[in-house]
Amino acid sequence: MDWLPRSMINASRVRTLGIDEHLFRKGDTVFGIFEVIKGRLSMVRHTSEGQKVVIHSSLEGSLFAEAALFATEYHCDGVAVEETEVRVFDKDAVFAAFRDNPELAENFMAVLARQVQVLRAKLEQRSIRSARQRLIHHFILSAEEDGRTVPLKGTLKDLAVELGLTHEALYRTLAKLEKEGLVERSATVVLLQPKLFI
Amino acid sequence: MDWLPRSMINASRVRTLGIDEHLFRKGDTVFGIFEVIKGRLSMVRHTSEGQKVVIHSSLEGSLFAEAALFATEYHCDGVAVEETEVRVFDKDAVFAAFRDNPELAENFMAVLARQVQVLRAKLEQRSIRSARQRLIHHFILSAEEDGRTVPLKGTLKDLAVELGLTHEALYRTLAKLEKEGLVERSATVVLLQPKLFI
DNA sequence: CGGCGTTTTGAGAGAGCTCAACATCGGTGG
DNA sequence: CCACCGATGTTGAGCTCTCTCAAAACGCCG
Repeated sequence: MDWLPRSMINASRVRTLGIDEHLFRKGDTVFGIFEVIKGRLSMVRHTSEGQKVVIHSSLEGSLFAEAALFATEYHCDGVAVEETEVRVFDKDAVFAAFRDNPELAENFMAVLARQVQVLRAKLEQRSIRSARQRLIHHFILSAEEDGRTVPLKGTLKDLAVELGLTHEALYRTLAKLEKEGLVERSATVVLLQPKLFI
Repeated sequence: MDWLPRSMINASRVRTLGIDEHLFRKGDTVFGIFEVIKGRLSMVRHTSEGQKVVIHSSLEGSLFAEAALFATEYHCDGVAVEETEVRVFDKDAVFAAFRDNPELAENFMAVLARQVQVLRAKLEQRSIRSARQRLIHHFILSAEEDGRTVPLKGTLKDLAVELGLTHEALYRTLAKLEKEGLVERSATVVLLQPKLFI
């Protein structure tokens, strides 16, 4: 959210939610959009019988319910899955800022466009069924400029989640690639070997 | 693209691409963004050894490379996978239009925000591994107001593709749900039965 | 009728998931 | 300093589920 002007951040407020606490409910008039600072929020719809269907589950640092800007009512529930902190941006204030400051509007567009890009890439990734191919795909796309070094941020478990694999599957696949000499590993980096690209 | 003013559409041009023909290449200066009218485009990156990695594959009717609006260079190749028709919107013209017409900018934001919403929902759906649960999830979310009727648009094969399943898996799963009395089917509609929601 | 695409069902194999045990490492407190 | 603990990392075995390949029924249209 580094693209936001100070003024907008100052005009926002932070709210803390306990587990299962609602940020908004279906049918509520849209009052704002959110940034998840800490914790996790879900968008949930309820069936007539009260069963929950999760539409979306947020990550820390992401925008939440930004599409609500262009609606009058929320059309699902926003619920905290864990203890969560959200920054609340007032809808009218956001729009006013956009009109005042076209550059801000462009920044927001850029953020959304980037999101779309990332999400589409992720979806493409998930369409690869084989753990091996999915991992290779990920490695190649997240390699640095040299095209061979992939920095490991966070734990392998986290990576497994990001890739939509169980951690066991990831460990095994990675070990196999290593044994076959397709990659080399250190604690912080994966080095892609030429063979991998053939 | 119904939110675009006539003037923008008139200012655009349509281009036809043959299979494997490039719309743009990595490093090219961004000249515009696109709407896929017919056919399919892919965003592709090449490894140092020349292997292709697909980042994204477009659907008909969708925007393509809209994130490029906020970059100076394309950072992957845009290639036609089939015989493809694209509408080309000049980058500068788009920006000029946004500045001239804040409402247009807002419309564009709304389109992007909606995209993000849809993509996130799809990603959530794909995170459900079981064909059965994925199908049920889809049914419940795409039910009409009554919460029980799901219209079937297109063939079941198409639905299978949308859900990321083979058509065989879809047929079988659907048949099973039907046999268990969880849904009823006609040619055009799936009726969700109360049992399904328990 | 004949051909094409969708729908359906069958059998088999492979891949990833689940459950389980164990190693490793870093931190914490006695 | 060591014992303990929790989380990550690792490997094993079995199972389930979906994919793949195959074949056939069905419906539609020329």
